[in-house]
Amino acid sequence: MTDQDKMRKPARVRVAPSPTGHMHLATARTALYDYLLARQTGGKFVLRIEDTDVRRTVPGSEQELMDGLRWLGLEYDEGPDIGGPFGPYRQTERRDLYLEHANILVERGAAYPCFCTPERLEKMRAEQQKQKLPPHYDGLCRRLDRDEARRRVASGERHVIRFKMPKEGTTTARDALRGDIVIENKNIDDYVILKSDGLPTYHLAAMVDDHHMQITHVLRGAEWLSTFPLHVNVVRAFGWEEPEWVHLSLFLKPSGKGKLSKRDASEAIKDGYSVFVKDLQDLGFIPEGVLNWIVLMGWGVAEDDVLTLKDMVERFDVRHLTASPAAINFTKLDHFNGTHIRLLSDTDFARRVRPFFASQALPVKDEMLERIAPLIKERVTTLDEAPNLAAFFFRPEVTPLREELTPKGMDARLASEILNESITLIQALPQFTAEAAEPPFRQLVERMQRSAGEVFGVLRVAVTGQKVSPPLFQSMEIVGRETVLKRLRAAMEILAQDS
RNA sequence: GCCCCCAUCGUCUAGGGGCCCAGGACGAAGCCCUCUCAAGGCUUAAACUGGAGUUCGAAUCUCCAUGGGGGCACCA
Repeated sequence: MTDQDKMRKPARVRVAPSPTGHMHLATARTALYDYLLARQTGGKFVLRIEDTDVRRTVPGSEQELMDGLRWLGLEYDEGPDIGGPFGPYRQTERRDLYLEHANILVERGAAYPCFCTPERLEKMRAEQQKQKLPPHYDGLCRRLDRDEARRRVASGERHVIRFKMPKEGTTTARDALRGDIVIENKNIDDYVILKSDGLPTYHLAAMVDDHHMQITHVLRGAEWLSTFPLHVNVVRAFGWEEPEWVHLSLFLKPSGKGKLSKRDASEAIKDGYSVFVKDLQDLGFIPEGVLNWIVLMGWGVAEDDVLTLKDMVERFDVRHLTASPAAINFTKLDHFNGTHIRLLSDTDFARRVRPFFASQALPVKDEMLERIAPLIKERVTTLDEAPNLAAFFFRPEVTPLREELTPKGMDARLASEILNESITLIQALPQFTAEAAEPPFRQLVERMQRSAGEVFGVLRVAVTGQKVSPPLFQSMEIVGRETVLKRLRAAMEILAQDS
């Protein structure tokens, strides 16, 4: 961090999702960048719910948003459930404010009521398409006499409010990553800013709220770039100071072709991935991994790319964000998740995998979970893999397969002999620890003139019921002498049966 | 169709005129370690979209082309 950064004044930033479905990765990333900027400057991170499209609002999604942010560790300072000095933080609860502001614009001649019906607009657009013209509002009500318009509004006629874009000249809007964006005003439509249900559209609501909530930096997706000049015009029509605008790069589907769609979402989940935060949690990803993954999609560091939230706060710089779209790469998520799992303390790891054992109806004991933690920590990329690897620790008995006890180069007689010798050996051990058990077992391998892989392989299958497991001797120690003996004898019985 | 944005290894990226025959990470390949699987260590392959400028010098600046992406709702 440079001295200049340290002296930067506290930023007020907001993440402003719509409660219309599951919390998406892109929302998480915007929230993360917001959070980093706020923490870095000693500012505030605000959650605002943009629920002005009542029809699209999905019950429960607001809660999912809040839960998701907290799960990620992105605690917001102001929001609908915790309040704050600039509330309310749900747009439907601020409707009077928008109405008032729409009226200010109308009075200033910067906006006008429009009485056109949806049917007329649809016909108009169809006609324009046919003539290969840009589908824009034709300005019928823009030309209406103001007094007449006022009378019709007063009489209760159904209408919307449109923003009156200048027909001449250009608008220059400044994006922090792209510099000045210049567009000819005639290319911008007279957008509806207040709908006939009295609720605002994004174009009004977001501008009004960002101003009143004293937002200093607006971080949002690049899909807003095309209406950016409109927004700048709205802000200027009010005479307000503009925030710093930062349009974040879009996420592309893993192939890099096109942005993420609903169908990609269902494809991903089949492979054990998801673009939704809640799913990621259920799939066994940990917040540290997810955060590290998304923070680097749109931002880069020269080296040392394993970052904790604390590291990110220290090193983040909005001006170093990338403007180009990024294809999401789930393999990289695996990598970061595995890396951060290994960074967890045994106690922390045990606490976090617990639910995944519990959901498999395994009788987990916390004490044992913590002992096996170091053994499985480095063998999983997601928490949900842990039960597969370590269920044998908790099961009363395991069921080794005969063919796995006798892989190629091994017959039942030899396998039985190994098991039998092992039983004798284990019984003779003064202490049943990995340390004490390994040397005599190595001697056994030599005596039998087999390879360690062969001998330990048979034992592994007998003790764990698996061909792949954590290290044998440490596993046996945790399973315990009596249980190990019992399992070895059971394996011998399986071998004794005719195949 | 119109408008806007973007362009470095397969992917995410570092790079801001000479430090770059381009660095890191994921993934891939190989080797080492090794009781399985991992983890870890080492190594290798892999990119400046093209063309014109500007300049002593361009991955870096300008223009054009091409490619990719986004938008064109009383959705956000």
